[in-house]
Amino acid sequence: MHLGTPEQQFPEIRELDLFAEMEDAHFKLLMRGAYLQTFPPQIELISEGDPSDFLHIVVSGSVDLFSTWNRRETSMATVWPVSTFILAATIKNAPYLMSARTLEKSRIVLVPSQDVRAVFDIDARFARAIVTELAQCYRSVIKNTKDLKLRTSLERVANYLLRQQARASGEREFELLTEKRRLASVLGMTPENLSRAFKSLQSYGVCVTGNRVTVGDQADLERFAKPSPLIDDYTT
Amino acid sequence: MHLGTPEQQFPEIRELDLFAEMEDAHFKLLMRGAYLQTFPPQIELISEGDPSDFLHIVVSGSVDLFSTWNRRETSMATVWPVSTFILAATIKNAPYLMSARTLEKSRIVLVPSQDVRAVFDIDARFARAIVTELAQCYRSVIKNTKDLKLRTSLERVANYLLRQQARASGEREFELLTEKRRLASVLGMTPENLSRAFKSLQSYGVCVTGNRVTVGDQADLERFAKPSPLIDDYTT
DNA sequence: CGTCCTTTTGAACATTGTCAAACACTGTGG
DNA sequence: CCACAGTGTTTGACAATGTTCAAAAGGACG
Repeated sequence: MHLGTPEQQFPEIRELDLFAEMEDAHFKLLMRGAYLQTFPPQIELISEGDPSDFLHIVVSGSVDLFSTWNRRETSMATVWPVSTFILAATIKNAPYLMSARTLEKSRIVLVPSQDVRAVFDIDARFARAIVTELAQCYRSVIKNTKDLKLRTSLERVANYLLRQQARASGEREFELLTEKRRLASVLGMTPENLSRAFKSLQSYGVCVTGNRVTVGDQADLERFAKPSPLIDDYTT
Repeated sequence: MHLGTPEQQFPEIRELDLFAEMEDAHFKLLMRGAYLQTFPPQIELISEGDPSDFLHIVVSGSVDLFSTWNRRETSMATVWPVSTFILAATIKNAPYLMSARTLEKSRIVLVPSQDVRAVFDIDARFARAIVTELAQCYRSVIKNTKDLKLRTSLERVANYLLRQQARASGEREFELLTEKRRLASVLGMTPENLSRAFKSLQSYGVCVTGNRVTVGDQADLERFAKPSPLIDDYTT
């Protein structure tokens, strides 16, 4: 079915922070039961509530993590290559709290959860890496909660644009890489409200047409958005 | 200043999930640099943005974790004995994302962060425990985010009451152990709105007078609240 | 060109927040 | 014991924010 092990096909997995420092033998052990699969867009990879059988690693494409309750749905996060998701459920051997679906054609490595737990116990460096990764995830969610609870939707949009701009090396002009409907959900608002928010931000020099965003006066936008490293910096 | 080491005074620390399985020598190492302090109510123990010098363990009393931005403030969580807080910042050696203040007179053990990191690297069981704890924290925050994004404030209040009722062994009548003003903040709403929410829930048989809550018809309340283990169960 | 889907727009509506005032509770000091 | 201050809670009127619904406009694609 597949040519060689995932590690042979995707050396970048080995380079992932999570695996970079671990011993070769242990990495091989992890990859022995792992397999790589290619999925078309809009495929639901996992459903919340399911038992966590595999740690997932996005090698290419992108994945939407979302949750539902009472006929409502919300996007929780987007996973880009190369990174993992549902690590916490794997560690705790508990049901997934979020569902995941491919946003585009994506290649994903699946590592049996029990292998992850087993290698964790025998490889201190892997253990260290897992803790660092988990702490990172935890802090990201905390920042997201602060964003949601302390800011209005307009402020969230403004700060989102500044973060995206930073990601685009600070360029005045850049692209939204997320469908607006989904972006609205990520930011905790409706598509209609997001559309109006973009329009409101015109008074701070922001221009959004299609996926193109232009930040006319960054200082002006920042005066309104008041970005904070303790909310908006996703690197620490 | 203090009689004996913290572990002698508070054997329950040793019993904490985080420390229970680790080797004696390593536990002693951790406690060597640790110290126990008693704080009066309303003392700010740490401020967001500060470097994370100590892992904190609440031995008695309770602690409010909160965040501020642009003159606004929100309560993120409450820490009850015996548990730790700001573990993620300690692990990552990164600035605190939340501030902490005592809600009442509280005794707190402070363990130097570098000791936690050092012992992590030499004690696999401690490492395992830290990962489990972190994964637990992560999942709790995810559940909280789902609560915030998928439910209205009235639904959040209803589910909060059901969780508190479960905590009180399912009794029809129980006490709120949180000041309403702070509870409102935890639930992401204003005190006024919380007050009105309690009134609205009367139509589902809920009666709140002072700190006393009576759930007249649990099934009825559940029909409205639609509690879900993937949001409301804080044990998995 | 037509179809499907997303985005935008407008108007009505619902929810939530703000502000000011009244009320209730607690503890203090006369 | 009471008066009183201080704090937290509740209430009502109002404003701001966000959602819903319907419809129009724009894009992507066969």
